[in-house]
Amino acid sequence: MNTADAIEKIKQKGLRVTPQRVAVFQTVWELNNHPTAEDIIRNIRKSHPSISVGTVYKVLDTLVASQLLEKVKTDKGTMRYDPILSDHHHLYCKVTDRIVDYEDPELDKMLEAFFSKKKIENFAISDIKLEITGTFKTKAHGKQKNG
Amino acid sequence: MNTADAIEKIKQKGLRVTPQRVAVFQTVWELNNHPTAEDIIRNIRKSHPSISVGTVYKVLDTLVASQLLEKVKTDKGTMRYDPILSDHHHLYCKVTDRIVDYEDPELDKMLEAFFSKKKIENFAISDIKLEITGTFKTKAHGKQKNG
DNA sequence: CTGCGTGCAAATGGTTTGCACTACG
DNA sequence: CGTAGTGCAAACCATTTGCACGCAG
Repeated sequence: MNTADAIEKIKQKGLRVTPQRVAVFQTVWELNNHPTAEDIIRNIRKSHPSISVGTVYKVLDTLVASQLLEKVKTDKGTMRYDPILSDHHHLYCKVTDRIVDYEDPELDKMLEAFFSKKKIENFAISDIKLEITGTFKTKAHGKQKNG
Repeated sequence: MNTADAIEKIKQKGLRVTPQRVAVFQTVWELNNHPTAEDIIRNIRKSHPSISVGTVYKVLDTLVASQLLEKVKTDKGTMRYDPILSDHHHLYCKVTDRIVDYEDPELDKMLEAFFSKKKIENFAISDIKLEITGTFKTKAHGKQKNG
């Protein structure tokens, strides 16, 4: 995502546009591996050496609250961040700890159909996310397409 | 779960049976709301006033490693613990932060059928968990049955 | 007996907070 | 200009760790 687009997206949400917000937002897009706050800080400092840890956390909270990013929870108890594209699920790799987005409209449609027929007692569903654990079959040559 | 059963389960896993392990295991069963470590410590001290924080965490790790309990991650970054019964999914209440188990063999069967037909490229699935977010419809009188 | 498990307290590490300063709008 | 955002460093808090002692097997 280029700078102009990042600015536009932030502005659309009614947020003040600051260099830090733009940088954090772009960095999460660049690091397409669901980075931790630490990953983000390390990378962002290449272009913004003086950005502070506290600011990054505050910016991340702001962007999450404005639905420009989402938090992904991990087994390790550290949060990771994900640019919001559209509804998607997550593939968790047991071996490499990689988290990969998984979009599947057909799956979503099936789930929706299932739960509109079969209600959960006393519970109103607002969202369903699949957490698919497993392992990537690494090919000899090159990286994952999904990664 | 009574003490004899708890001892038996722990023994079955080849673990040393200690009063602390038995107490932690029973406490997680009693607190059927997916307690945090803090919840567990607070409650366990009613019967074992001198158990230490470090021990509780170590025991929880041990029991998780032996598959007597499982860790449930939360948005807040704190872990919660769940006695392992069988495969189940989780209902997350947006309003009360309650986490409730959801078992549904029919759903599991449907998912299995779906993913045996439609493979995910380069990924071998070992487990699928649904994270169903929403709100409980509280009845005027009394608590949730599921709670 | 012998080593694994426990208690304690200090350390860790990710995240948060308070405050003076800066700059977006 | 005024207020929301930033930088900094200290504080926080769940969890981990190291070590001496105790108890399960």
